[in-house]
Amino acid sequence: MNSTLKRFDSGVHLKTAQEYLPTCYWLMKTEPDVFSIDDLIARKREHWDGVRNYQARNFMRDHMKCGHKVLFYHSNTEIPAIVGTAEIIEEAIPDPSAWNKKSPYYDPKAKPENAPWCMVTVAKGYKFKSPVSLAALRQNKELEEMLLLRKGQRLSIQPVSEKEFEIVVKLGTG
DNA sequence: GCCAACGTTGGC
DNA sequence: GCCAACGTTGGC
Repeated sequence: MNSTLKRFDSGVHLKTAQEYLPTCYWLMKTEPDVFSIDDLIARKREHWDGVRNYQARNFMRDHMKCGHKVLFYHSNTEIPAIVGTAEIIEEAIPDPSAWNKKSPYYDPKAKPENAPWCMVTVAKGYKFKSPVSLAALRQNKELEEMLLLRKGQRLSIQPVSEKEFEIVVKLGTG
């Protein structure tokens, strides 16, 4: 268990990321300047490469299965928001960008015969009619416990509960 | 194993 | 651009 997550357990019981498991629902962060929901829709499918955080990697490697649903989040942008959904269509395989010296995600310790990082394949991009902004998420009483909304939470891949997933979809499509 | 220094994430 | 809150690295 990642001890840093325990720090969020102040007062009210808040679930740690691990305690959400097993889940069929996820939230995946991406910077829209790098890869957006429109890019996913245009390309149909995409390898989710470049993840370089162990906990996020472990979620992909050990828990993401075909058919799992994804909330697609735009970070580091003018209005951070969940902008749509997607689906996992291929489970984790080695991430070759790790040993590609020209890749921004190059990891000098990685070799093809010892691949430390992995990637899943995401497809079925669907764009919400109205993006659900971070501010809107924070205002929703039913989403109080979402990992995304916790102070200091930076995980780029997070488990989401079924209820949270459905509430967000309703907000985005409603 | 401790912890200071450093690099990164990501909201604002 | 600022900076809080992380995660990682590496000396000791």
